[in-house]
Amino acid sequence: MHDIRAVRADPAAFDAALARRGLAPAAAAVLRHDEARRAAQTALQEKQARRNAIAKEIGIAKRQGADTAALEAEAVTLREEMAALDAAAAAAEREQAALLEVLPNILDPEVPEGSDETANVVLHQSGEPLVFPFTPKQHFEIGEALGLMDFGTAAKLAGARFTVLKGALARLERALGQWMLALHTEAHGYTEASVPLLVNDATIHGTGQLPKFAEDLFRTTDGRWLIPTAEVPLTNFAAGEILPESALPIRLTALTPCFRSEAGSAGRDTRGMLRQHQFAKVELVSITAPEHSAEEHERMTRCAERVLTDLGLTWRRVFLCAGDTGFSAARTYDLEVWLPGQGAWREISSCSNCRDFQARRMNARMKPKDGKGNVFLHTLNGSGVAVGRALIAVLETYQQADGSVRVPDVLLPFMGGVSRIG
RNA sequence: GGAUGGGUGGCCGAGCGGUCGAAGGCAGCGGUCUUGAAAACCGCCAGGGCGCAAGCCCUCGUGGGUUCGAAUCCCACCCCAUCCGCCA
Repeated sequence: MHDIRAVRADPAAFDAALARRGLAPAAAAVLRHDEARRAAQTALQEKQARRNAIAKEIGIAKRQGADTAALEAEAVTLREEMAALDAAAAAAEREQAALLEVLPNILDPEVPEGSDETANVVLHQSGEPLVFPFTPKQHFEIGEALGLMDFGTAAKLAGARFTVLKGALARLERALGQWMLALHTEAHGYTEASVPLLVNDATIHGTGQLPKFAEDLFRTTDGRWLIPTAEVPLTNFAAGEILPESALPIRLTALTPCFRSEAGSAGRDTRGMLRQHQFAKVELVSITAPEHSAEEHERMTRCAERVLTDLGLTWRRVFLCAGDTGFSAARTYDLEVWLPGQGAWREISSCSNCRDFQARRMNARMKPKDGKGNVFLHTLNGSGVAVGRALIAVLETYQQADGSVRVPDVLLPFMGGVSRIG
């Protein structure tokens, strides 16, 4: 959500920011409602002031036994006038909020220009694509050949875009999640959390999925939402709170299933388990003072990169361009992993600094150490990393000529003695 | 699902329909005192909107209603606690 005062102060800058995302100007429409709201509100407040004065006078007059009929008559008239003004102010406010809540965050000035992923900028690459002495297979070929990855059964149980893992592959998925959690809690200072996977309207609105992206989500019959990422519950820990600055930064991590409807992605990545309705992910969330979010963003991204490096994967950091940066983010780094079987770089993590955009939506503030007044917090989220896609990357990277898969060293303590699958 | 009791400022906790945005306490901030700290004492201390300012307005879970006037009365809903039922 945007600060209406910022729009008021510099409408042209606001529209220019929207233009970077390829969006039409909106400041004029927003300000039209803002002005209508303020006009109605000012008029309303004058009536309210008069109403309060009359009520006070009546109170005094009654105590003295004086006649109050004239005052009461004026108050009744006022009440009718106020009702109309109140309705006008409320309507203007609703319309302004409706416009504002579907506008994305203002981008960091450093975000590269561009309308789609072709304009993203590779900042750093770790390792080179592996050269295989054989033709590397894709993950689903490996998994199905091992008899440990079963799309047929998953389709029977639930439909397309689900996967059944068995035996050592199920264990490998679990090991990946466990190991990542251990790394972030023990080496990176994050606090592990176990959170609701079903959340209410306010919570999912707070992080920005509602109202604009409802079609990407699953909704329960009692009106709750399945989380598309643990970012939603974790970030909302701060919702409605006024945190002392001394409590910051708050660093939270959770391993959860994520549920996405994948509406609009029909036909994309239909083979294998790259794009699923349900997948496991270790999420990182940081809640910081405004002046520290930029450095926290770099730190968080390094925490995610550490996962890929320690797994021995080939990866690169990509600075998302204006058109590819998500709704709530001011600045996003994607981590892409090299998939030898597919012969492509694929997103495995996305680390975003949302600044105060989500905090405004969820009214999350902090009380500064020194100064007066409360300020909105900054929120950041990043995958640390997507477990399902990490599994894919491990399978394709560690596959052997005989169809077996070696287990990365860091996972050995979590694999119950299994060092080779197949 | 049924029954009961509750939702008031950062926290705890008062609040006969009218000078209540709200007593008191705790925490916090500033000061006096002290070599320093503690204690004691004094003062300040909710959030938001409009305004250059003075100031005005809104907010006592949310939304309606009654009233000249609602934290206080009525209705609905939400949430929390406890007990019962059911259940992993």
